[in-house]
Amino acid sequence: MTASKNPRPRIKSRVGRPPSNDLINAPADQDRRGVILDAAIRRFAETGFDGTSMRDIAASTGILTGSLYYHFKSKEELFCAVHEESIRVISANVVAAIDPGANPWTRLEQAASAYLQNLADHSAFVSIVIGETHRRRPAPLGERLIQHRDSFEKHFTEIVESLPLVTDVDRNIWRLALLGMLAWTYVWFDPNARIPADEMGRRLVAMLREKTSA
Amino acid sequence: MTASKNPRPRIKSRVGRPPSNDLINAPADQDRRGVILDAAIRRFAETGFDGTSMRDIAASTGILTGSLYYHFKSKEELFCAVHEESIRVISANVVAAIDPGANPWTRLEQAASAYLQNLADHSAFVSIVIGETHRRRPAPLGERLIQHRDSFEKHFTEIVESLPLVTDVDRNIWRLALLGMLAWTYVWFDPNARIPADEMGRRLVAMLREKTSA
Amino acid sequence: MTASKNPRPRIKSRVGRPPSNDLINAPADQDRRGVILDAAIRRFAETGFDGTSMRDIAASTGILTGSLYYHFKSKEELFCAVHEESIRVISANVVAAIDPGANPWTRLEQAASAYLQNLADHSAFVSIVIGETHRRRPAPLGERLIQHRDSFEKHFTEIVESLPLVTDVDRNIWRLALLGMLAWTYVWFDPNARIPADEMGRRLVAMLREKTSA
Amino acid sequence: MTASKNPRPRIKSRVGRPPSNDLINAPADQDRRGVILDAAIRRFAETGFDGTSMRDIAASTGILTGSLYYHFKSKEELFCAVHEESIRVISANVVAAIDPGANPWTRLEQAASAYLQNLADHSAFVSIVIGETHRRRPAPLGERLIQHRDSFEKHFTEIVESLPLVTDVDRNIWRLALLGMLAWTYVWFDPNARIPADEMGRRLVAMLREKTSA
DNA sequence: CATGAATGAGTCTTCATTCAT
DNA sequence: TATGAATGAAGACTCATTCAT
Repeated sequence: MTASKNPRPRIKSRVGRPPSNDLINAPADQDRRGVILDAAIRRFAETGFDGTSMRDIAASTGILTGSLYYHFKSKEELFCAVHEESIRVISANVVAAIDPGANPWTRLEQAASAYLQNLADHSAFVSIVIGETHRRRPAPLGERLIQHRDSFEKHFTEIVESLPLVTDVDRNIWRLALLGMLAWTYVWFDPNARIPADEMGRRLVAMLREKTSA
Repeated sequence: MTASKNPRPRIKSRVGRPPSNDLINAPADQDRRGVILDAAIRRFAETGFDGTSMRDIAASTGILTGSLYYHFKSKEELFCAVHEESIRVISANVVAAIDPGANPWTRLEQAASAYLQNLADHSAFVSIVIGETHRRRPAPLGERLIQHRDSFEKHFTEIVESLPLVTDVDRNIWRLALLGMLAWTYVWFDPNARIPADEMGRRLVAMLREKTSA
Repeated sequence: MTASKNPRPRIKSRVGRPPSNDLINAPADQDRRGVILDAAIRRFAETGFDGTSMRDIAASTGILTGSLYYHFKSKEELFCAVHEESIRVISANVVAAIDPGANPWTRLEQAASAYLQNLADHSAFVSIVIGETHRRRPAPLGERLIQHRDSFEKHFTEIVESLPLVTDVDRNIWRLALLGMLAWTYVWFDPNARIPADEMGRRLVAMLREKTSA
Repeated sequence: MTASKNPRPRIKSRVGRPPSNDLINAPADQDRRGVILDAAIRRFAETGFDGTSMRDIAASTGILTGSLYYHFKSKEELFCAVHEESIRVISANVVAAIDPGANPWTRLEQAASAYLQNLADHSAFVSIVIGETHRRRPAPLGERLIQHRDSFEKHFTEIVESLPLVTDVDRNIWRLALLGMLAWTYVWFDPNARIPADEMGRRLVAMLREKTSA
């Protein structure tokens, strides 16, 4: 049976905020770190790392530029937190969509569908992750971004390992082919158009599963 | 039978000068524009659009910064030319690799292999094209980049149209799936490692053609 | 006979707190001020007044930056205390080395030797004093630093006054010449090399006492 | 015979300016590099390296801050040029004051007098050199400053080598003692007061030459 | 007394671009 | 056409200091 209409709740960002009893702290000010992170995610998603200035980010929070540095010691550090948070949200959504009891193909469809669903629900997170994948950042930052990505791809790796594939298929290449198909949807897929994200996810998985040649 | 060992010559950049009416432009002009374009391609590929300054480019040509503006009226204009040239070279390599007389599957394998071969031979061009695909640039520039990309994808579109696919396959999605797989190789494929570019191209095409599920 | 091997104990910093009426200030106050002063001495000595930030100082004590301002109302005030303490320690070492019963030339040798010995034992204090001597600080701070220095030079003034010098020597100039020789050792003298501090002190005094010309 | 009243012309800074035919170039604008260097010397002398901002320097020239960087690639580079120029002027004045035909003691008096005369004529240069001698700057800059100083002290080294001193005197220490006396005059000597620079120079040399003890 | 957070002016530096010569 | 110089806004980041809690 193929995955049903994504019945599980989708994860939203909590940008590292402690539970915060909203009853008492009405103005919801508090927690400037979270406010900054939120703003930074939006700005980085729109204009990228290089195209976004600390001033931009500060301006869209009301905080002064200098104050950002109390919470994040550099622009790179801030971006790294943004990237990690993006990966965290996307990963959580993917994981939440997987029914651990289902068979591997179903689980893969669920994962792929959830991946695409992020485009609709949290395109900022996807922008940040995909947008920076292709620009090699120098060492200290660059390596941390790669670690984040690995922690995400791991979920797919595990499923692909347990897939019943024909014996001469290289599972690494197979997985990377799928991830490429999925990542590229960022360039062309509109989840609000004719085909919804979950169906598109199943279709893409099906392409690698079945014979498409007549 | 799969495609043979890519026997056709690969295209190198002629740095996209317009046909150049040499009668009028006799004086030592010839090269300047080309020299700048060459340097710009290298720098933009290494450090991206935002990470590259006009000074960087000027410095690696011996030309003074101010002089750049005689040949290109802005940094965006220069980048646009660089992007167009990159697309032109990659397209030409793909086209040159296709045997027009071969059957569609073979032609597709030839195109995919040639695409990947660019990673080995002209990674700068690929860096520029892929690296900027995910960053939405504002209107005047952004739209021109999309046009360039379309002019490249066209070659794949034509082949995919003539492919004998099972009837319920959406050829648009099928093509975009393939292009995604290919584009993503930029992130993981090392053409100098175990598997050469042409074989990898055939393998990726095969994944979409055959049944991989056991 | 020249001064013997500096037998008197050398003074260490008690980080210049006022006598501290412990009856009133009972609570764990005792150390804080001293801890800050210690850290500040080290940092100012290493990186100078301008090169040291209040944050640097706070960081090397575990105290938070804001808390420094309870103990010292400004950076200048803190530096002033550091400078005063440095002068106090150096002065105390010089005074302790002088045998009040000895003749003036011996006393001068003892003082000079002790001065140089500070380079070996407490180079931080010397760094602070010498390093700031040549930078004219604006009025309120600047004048206090000069007062500190005067309180130190006084010890030499007294000895020089009682020296049996040839009648046409200007004792002021003579003293300043000696102090210049001594101060400048900060630039070139290594107390851990061939010649120890006490011998170097005697040699420098001897140069002004005897005829060095053949 | 001791040195006469410093008959040789004193060197002024030409801050690296090419001869510049002042007849044609009336507004004497031209040569912004020289203008910047002049202003920088003044500011650095007054407030030191750390206490002077590039804005300060730009403001006192009418040039915009950014423009400074066309002529000097960093603040350190600018300071280094300032320091080198200061050493150059002082050295030239010292050299110009020395009569190569005179005997060593006379030559030393001439050199010392000229050294002190700089305090009256070009105290900015002296401020820069002396003021930075006591602050250890990190490697790239620091080492260059030391080289500059060495190139100055060399003039004294040569004279001291040829001095007829009693045999057991260490000429290195002797020279450093003299240089210390001279450098320290920056702290106390007022060349416009009772004793003029040339006489003070001879007196200080005399102190190391003759027996001052009764 | 101590803290965490914020402030806002200030730091050096880089940039795309322009323009007289 | 090419150049050298200048521009001025913008970049990331630091700092001494303050203040409510």
